[in-house]
Amino acid sequence: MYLDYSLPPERFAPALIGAVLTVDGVGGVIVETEAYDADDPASHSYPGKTARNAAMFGEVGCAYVYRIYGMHWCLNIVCGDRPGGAVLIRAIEPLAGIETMIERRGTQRLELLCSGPGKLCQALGVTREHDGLPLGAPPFALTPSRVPAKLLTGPRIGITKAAEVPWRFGLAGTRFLSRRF
DNA sequence: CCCGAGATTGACT
DNA sequence: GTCAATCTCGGGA
Repeated sequence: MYLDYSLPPERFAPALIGAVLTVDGVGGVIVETEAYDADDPASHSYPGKTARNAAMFGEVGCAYVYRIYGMHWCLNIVCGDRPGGAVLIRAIEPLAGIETMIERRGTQRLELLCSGPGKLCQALGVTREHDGLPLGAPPFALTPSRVPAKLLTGPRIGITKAAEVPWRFGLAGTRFLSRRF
């Protein structure tokens, strides 16, 4: 099994569940993702290319990192067979560098370290500096899962446009989701 | 447990 | 000026 970055976001997002993502050796298993694509009113790429979303129109397999609500970062992986697609990483099960995550997050509770797009960026140390960098090279590492994951699907969270589209994906049975499905 | 409000900044109308 | 792919804390049931 390998990760095919040319898959459209709604197919790449579920394929990412179970993969192991680290930044400078800090990270864990991806347990929740959301898909956004070029024809999607909820996507940052929908209005066209701008300075902020330029990475979404660049190479697949690279990061798109943006600031949200003035204080948090969100990490996406650019993918698809045409420009403008990406998958938002929403939650991770901590595995490596847990002591570092505890320091950065200010809590010892494992289920609060990476259970949300803003939280996991804080825990893994993801910022604007990572925007546009390939996931396959340091400081990133992304390893596909060996076995197919048991998946949950549901509507995406926190958006106002196309809110009913079921493009949120999660790992069944984990306690590390941002919210229950 | 559930809900509401405040924090804080930059991109876009 | 408005508003956003969020998080945290405090209060009430």
